[in-house]
Amino acid sequence: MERYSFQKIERKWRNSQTFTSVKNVKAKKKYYCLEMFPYPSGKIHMGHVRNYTIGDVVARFKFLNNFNVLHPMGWDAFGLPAENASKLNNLHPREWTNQNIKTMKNQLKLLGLSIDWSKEISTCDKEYYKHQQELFIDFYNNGLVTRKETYVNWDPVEKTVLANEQVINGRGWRSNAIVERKKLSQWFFNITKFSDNLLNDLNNLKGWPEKVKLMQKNWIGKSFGCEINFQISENDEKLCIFTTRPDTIFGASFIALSIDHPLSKNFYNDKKFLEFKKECNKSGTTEEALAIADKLGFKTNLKVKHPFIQNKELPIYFANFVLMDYGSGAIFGCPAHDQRDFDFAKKYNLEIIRVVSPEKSNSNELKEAYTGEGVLVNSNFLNGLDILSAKKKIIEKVEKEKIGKSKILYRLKDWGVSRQRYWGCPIPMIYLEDGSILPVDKSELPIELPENVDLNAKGNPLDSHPNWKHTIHKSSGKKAIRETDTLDTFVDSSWYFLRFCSPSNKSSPFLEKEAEYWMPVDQYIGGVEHAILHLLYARFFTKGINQINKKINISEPFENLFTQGMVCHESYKDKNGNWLYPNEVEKKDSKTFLKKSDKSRVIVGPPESMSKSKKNTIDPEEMISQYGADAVRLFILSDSPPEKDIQWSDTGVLSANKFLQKIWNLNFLIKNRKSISSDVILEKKFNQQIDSFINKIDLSIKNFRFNVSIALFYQLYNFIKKELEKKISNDTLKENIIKFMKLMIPFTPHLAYECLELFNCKTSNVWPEIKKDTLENVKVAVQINGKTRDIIQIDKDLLEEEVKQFVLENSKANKHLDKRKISKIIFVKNRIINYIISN
RNA sequence: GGGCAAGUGGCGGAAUUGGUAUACGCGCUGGUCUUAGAAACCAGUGCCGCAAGGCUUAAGAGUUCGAGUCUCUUCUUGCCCA
Repeated sequence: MERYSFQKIERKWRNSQTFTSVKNVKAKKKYYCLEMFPYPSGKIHMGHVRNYTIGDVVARFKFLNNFNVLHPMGWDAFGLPAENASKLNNLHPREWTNQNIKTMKNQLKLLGLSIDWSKEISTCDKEYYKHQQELFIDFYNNGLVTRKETYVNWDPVEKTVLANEQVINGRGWRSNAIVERKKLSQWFFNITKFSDNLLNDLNNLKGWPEKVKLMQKNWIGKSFGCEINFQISENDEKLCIFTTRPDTIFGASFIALSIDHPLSKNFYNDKKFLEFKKECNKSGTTEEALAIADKLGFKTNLKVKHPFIQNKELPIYFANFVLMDYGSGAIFGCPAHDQRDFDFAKKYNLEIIRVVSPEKSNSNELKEAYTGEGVLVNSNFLNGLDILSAKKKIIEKVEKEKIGKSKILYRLKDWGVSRQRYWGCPIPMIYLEDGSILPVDKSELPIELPENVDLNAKGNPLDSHPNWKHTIHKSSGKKAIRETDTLDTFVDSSWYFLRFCSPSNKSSPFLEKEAEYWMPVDQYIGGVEHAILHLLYARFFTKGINQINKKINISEPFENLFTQGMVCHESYKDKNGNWLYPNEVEKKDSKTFLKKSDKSRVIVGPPESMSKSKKNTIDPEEMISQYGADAVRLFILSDSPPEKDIQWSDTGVLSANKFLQKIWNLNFLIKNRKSISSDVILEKKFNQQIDSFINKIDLSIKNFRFNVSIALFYQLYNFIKKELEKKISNDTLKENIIKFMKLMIPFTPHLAYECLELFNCKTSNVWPEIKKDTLENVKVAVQINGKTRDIIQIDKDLLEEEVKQFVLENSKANKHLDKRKISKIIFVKNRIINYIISN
């Protein structure tokens, strides 16, 4: 026997053919296994380890089950961090990115993933973004891209647009400057053209978690409502408002307009209005920011006539909580039944009229808006109706009187993709002097990023570049200016799964034949943090591509989706409140931790998602060199079900390492075991047990219950170890440990293949046969009045009478039956026998 | 504020989907070996009890021969949206 030397074994197998899934046997059924590709931030973290290990188990399992597997990897390589790092280190973003890719690729290789690296792609490669520009132009020509003005979060110090998540408490995350709302012309993908389609097709995604589908549904936010035209009292004009609660029309006490509503133009010479508008622009553009912000209003001298109450007029306000890009930018306020309207009415002393009353009616003054179910009151012809019927009736009435119509509205907005950054895909559009805006000629693609650029200059780097933007319109020869914004990096990841089908094809984004064969992705695996945007954009792109005459024959890109949990660790702080890395800390006993350098007490925080800021990170490479890739893989899958958060534990990975040593030893024990005369019956039972294990492990993998698979490995090991002492022949043992090692390939491929080689196994890439459970013995619970009194081991499939006889003769449960009258027996074959007795 | 999950030993978690609750691992306790520690191996480990036995899946009710699993109420935690 020799010591299990993972360094030697893992090095040996790392570069073997077995570790890339290069297969082109198209006779087999295809399987496309894809994990969300990483952003090359520097080094891989435990989250990557978990994500890619899960994917590798799936890919290897399918490969062993005779599928033609596509399991590629690439890099989501554009993005702001590269620019920031570049400023810090005076290193070009490309250099920084390529260095990171190199490092991370080597780290991923250490893990022993079955990735086909010949299909590697990188989104910052011009061979990739060239095709993205082509897709952009195709989308533009098919009406899926538009240019329009919109409000953005503007950082006045950085002179740049900020994403919503870059605005923290109303300030820029880097500059700390107060963020302003600014109107800019931006490029948009018309994702809202597919609102209904994106919503309805969720129903077809049977392999997606319900949670994710629900999040997407809420994000799309389809709501049924109604437009009503109000007559302005002071002139002949009509004012169109949108509401989802037309049933509360009799509770209306004011009209609120967005500050960007067309009517606002009438107030542009009113100093107080302009001041008010300026004030409103100070808060961010998120819905949350608007919800938190104090309700502000500007009262106009205008009123509207209530359509159903004679002589009643409602004052018109401008208000900061009404959004121009939702509905018509105008609402009627019903304070009694909407919290924002309620707050507003309190502040400006407006009427609060209750029109919906819960069943238990109370006439107390409202302390907050009532938004629950109820019956209409104070509402003329709507009185007595429930909310749904009232909605129906009022919409009918409005339509009949031709003062409005029912309308469906979506929360989903078009996808703004313009970014004032350098490190992104240039938008292939040009501006002519006559004001026309045109896509560049496809023959000019790719529009490449300039290499020499000053990233320290304020504002948009491509715009401030001395000559990059100046160009000539190819077909007319006219002077033109390039678009200097680059694309949101979410665009890069919205079609990369298609590129993987034919990653080196130069003529088009993907070859239709290849895409038709490989798509959809059979299993997509990634973090739940991408549940909304990335997945929605990728779905949109798939639908968009179908409209630009590229055949992929699918309407949804990802057949099955799995979202894995995060990797967590305790955090440590020294007595001065400084965060400490786990390797700066030593354990004194189960409750006390000390700082290694000065032996002072360390404050231990609860397990949280690993993050650099809290220094509660564990370096995967260090763990691999200490315990081996197989042990790291085994541990990261063993402690929790993959969809839940997992807590990293050093003792956990150590015990995985020890287990692998035991497996190694077991292989040698069997290989070197003295021959023995065998007992036919024992051997049969042994084989049946192994088959039962194979069954369970196979099922647990199919169900993504990898923690259970590993628990079964431990049980299987314990079982075989005990059986070694019994009269079982070496051939039988060898045959079965080969099956065992095959089962472990998806989890610990290096060790498994090494052991299979040890036994000269020629069929190491064939999954063990799944047999119907052949166990001849079952354990059955004997219950009295539903209480388990004994567990008996009996032959399988015994009938009720036989089990009764057995219990009578052998079971200790008998004493509970003594002298009592059995009124009923409930018998479930191979499970329980339950005696119902009365006194 | 709304929606959705989830609550099982000291800890991570298992339970064939209504039929043996606590598999497997960690930790802990005792033992063998060792100068000692580590490692390895053996035994034990939900709670109460010397034992027979009783109790136990956040709390309470309900359905059922039988509930961790289904229904209702309450509490707690997490996530998403506001």
